[in-house]
Amino acid sequence: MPTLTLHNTLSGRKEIFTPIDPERITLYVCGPTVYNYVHIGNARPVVAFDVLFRLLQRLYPQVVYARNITDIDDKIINAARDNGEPISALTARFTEAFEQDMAALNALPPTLTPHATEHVGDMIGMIETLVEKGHAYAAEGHALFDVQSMPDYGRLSKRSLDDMLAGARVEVAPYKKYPGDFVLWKPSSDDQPGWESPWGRGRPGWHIECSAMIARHLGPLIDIHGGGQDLIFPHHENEIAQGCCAHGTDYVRYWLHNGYINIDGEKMSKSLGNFRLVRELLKVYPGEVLRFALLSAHYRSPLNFSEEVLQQARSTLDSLYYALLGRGEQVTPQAGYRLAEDHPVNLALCDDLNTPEAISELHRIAAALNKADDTDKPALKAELLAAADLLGLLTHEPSAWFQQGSGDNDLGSEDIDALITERAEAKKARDFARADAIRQQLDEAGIVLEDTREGTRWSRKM
RNA sequence: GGCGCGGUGGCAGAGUGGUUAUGCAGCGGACUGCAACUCCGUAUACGCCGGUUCGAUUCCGACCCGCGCCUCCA
Repeated sequence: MPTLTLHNTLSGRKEIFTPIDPERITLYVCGPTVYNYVHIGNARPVVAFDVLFRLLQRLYPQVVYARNITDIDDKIINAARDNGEPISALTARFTEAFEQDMAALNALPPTLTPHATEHVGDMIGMIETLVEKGHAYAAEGHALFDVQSMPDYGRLSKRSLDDMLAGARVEVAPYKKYPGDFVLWKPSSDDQPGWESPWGRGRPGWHIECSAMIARHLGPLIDIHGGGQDLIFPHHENEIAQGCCAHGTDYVRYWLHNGYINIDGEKMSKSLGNFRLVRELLKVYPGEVLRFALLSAHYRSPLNFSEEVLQQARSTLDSLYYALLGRGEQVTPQAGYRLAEDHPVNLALCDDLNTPEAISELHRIAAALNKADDTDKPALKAELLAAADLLGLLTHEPSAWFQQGSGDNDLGSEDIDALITERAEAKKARDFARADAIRQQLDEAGIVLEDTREGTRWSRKM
């Protein structure tokens, strides 16, 4: 088995991945708060860790991958109130939209999708444990985590308590013993959703759900936890505090964090308002183009998102699909082909998910396929498909890829076929002026013709 | 202020103590009735200044610039 190395935020370097139990790998990734459509920045961890999920499934017999849905949160409460709709209707709608969008990006569904509202009892139990062990306290209807009770609080984000308080945004509240303490449970007013608890009617703080759901579904200590860099502090730092202090163990072995999507060099975020919704992008670009763009940079690097990047992704995918399409000959991929363990694509991904390196290997295979004798093509085609599958790419039929429509008023394929037939007759009669006029007519309708030795085929321009 | 990340050719983006990926776009050629695809060839790089070294884009140090986090955030 090739050695898998992963960059661990805890150490700040790449480490060899050693599972807790090689028979059962546990992976958790922070999912969305469902009060809105997700933007392409939200999609980056989903796609990056989808590649990790695929890779782990290749390397180990069982992988349990959980990605939560945060369906109770103040932003949700506010959005539902603004819309005048029940919270459950809002969260159901955006949960479904999220799942549709991620499916369009060819992200596999996780093994488990726990919802926060279905685990409030687990959260209350965990908070009670923390209170019993002296790591949390009740105050004015709140339950708060006592960060001073944990000696190495700040280990993940590499900052001391003093450093944190130097920042001006710490919420100083009278009920806190210490300004850095964070909320585990907070009181709800009558018009806010709430659950009965030992601290009165209320709702959970932001961080406790992940810790509680991990403990419930994956265990007290898991292999890998992923998410965006902006979750390192406070979210993941506080998860560690909760998990370690409640269970008296380590919480996560490997912390993985993806870089940001930038717009004009600036972080894309809901608060900055410079985001691009996946849903809107999908109206213009196939999901695979978005996925390819996301995988074209290493997951920890910033990725500047632009029209140009998407056009390049489209062009590059086209060339890979051209290799599969061939030049008119029919090639059936070799049956039963399996990517070798030491295949370059496998090795690239095992090196901390080096997707750009893996993609460059796809090009190498595609070039070999283009140049190969007919006897060698089935194996190379199977190799290209298998390698791309590890990245979740090249999943369409090549002809369908080139013919996918982008608008409603496009020419139908019957009209196109009729014109192609007419052009073929014109060519046969050596009436090239007429043939070129038809090519021109179709070109203006966004249809590109290509003559192959097996006949003329067409594709739609984007 | 504290902590962290990064600056690679027109663009995107890996990587490496020497032979200097890959793609997109460009240029030249082959192929084609014309094209497209493909193939062959080709130009353009490692922020700045020092140091270590036979040799530095890579290691070390300083500097400049950009970005992020410091309790909303993927």
